[in-house]
Amino acid sequence: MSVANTDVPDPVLTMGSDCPVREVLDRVGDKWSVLIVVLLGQRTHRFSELHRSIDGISQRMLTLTLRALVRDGLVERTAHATVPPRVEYELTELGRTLLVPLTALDRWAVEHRNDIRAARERYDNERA
Amino acid sequence: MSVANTDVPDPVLTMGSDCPVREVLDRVGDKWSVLIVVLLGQRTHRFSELHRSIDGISQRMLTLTLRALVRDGLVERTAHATVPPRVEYELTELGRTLLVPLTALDRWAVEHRNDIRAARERYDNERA
DNA sequence: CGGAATCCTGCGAGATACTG
DNA sequence: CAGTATCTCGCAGGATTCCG
Repeated sequence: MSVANTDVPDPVLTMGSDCPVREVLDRVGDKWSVLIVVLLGQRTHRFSELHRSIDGISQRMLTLTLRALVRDGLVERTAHATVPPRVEYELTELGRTLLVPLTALDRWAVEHRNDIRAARERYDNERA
Repeated sequence: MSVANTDVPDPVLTMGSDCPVREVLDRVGDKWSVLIVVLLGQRTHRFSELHRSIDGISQRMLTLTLRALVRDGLVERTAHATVPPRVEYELTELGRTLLVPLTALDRWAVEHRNDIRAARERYDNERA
């Protein structure tokens, strides 16, 4: 996707055919990635721990999401050659830096969730 | 979706069955919302302007995305009763506040996009 | 335990046509 | 111009089964 020329200088965000924000959101904007990053931000987890901790995720999606995070260098996977196998996931340094803007977004969410709820209710009631 | 009790105090983000970050991302993490918010952050746009500016969006998705943003109180819709009709969209105050954490995320994206690209290439090459 | 491989389905979203 | 209304299809993602 790309944004056509609006011939107005961009005050804040970098736009264009390669929009960085969208690039991040394409990676992390899915249903589970943020949740996993946040959990791993607390401590290292093993696969089954994540599976139990994240209510509603399928084994398949956990595997796929983790693999994508590892691929992007946000998460490190360590497989211990024991029996039974033990695989641990932890944030990389890069992953930890992502926690910062994610926290900013979280703060915004906490601060304004009521505004959104209110606006939504207002909207729904108006055309009820 | 919810996160089960991990009995570890959360250092940064608010988790639990109602995870605020995820709540935001569920709204704004889709393919077009951020793009629209950013464009409207620059100036007011009319429907057709957005349609032309956002390369690849269908009329339908533009309508639906705008409606969701309006519903959440992030965007205000003003329909001028002229002929031909003229509908203008602009960020609300709430919408403008969202621009801030979005900018933080953008900065992270710009700063680390190369790290991600590199990690991705490394990963792909390793198992080529 | 931590996956991989398959099968199957819903619904997200594109294309097209019509309207106030 | 700024939308609705259908119809249709792809594929994201769930359920299930098998493997090292």
